Amino acid sequence: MTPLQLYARLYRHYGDPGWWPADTPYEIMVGAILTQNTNWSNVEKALANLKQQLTPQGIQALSLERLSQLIKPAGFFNQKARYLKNLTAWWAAYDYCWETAQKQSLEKLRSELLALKGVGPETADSILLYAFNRPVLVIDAYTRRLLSRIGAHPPAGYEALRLRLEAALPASAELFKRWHALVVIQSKNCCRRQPLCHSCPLQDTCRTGIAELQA
DNA sequence: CGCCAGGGCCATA
DNA sequence: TATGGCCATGGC
Repeated sequence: MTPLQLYARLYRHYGDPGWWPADTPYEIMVGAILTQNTNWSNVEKALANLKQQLTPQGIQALSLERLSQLIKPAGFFNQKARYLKNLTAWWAAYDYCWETAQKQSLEKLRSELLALKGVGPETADSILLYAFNRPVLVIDAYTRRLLSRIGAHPPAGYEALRLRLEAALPASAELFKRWHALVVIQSKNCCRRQPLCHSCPLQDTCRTGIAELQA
């Protein structure tokens, strides 16, 4: 059982989840901040409140106080309001232009995003993958939990796991998007703490495991 | 009523 | 490097 076979099995069972729900790259960036340790349904409420000003210019025009009021349903609103300002200020350096950002290297974009207060590894990689269509794998708590549960012994540390998994999968942004989405869907739909339940598509992998996360 | 969600920052050792 | 406290709402 390799990571690719795991992906194939999840894909066969759940299909293409069609992430990430958003109309523009900027909305994806905003959603990536708002969803930090927060249920997506709460994020949707916050996004709905922002609807009239869900553009970089619209967000920058809001006071910090007003912005935090609007995103209140997403929780951690005082922090996230500042984070959104930081991210939007960074985006301004690209003139809010997707094509301009596409001229920049993946490594440069990633280091710039990670330098922002409020953008950690998972948020940065979500933005790179879903907003900028770059082939970076998003590692979240679900991924580590799922791999541990099926006996794959994921390495400690975000980067170590990301590089190992990326090396074991075809370097495709579309596949990476589906991988992350499928891991989340699987984790939500299947038993949380038990090894695996009967209807789970990974029901037998407790025994086989993923051989050291190799391709 | 308690638990937790598609994290990240910061202080501490 | 690795914990622990903190941020906060809403659904179940």
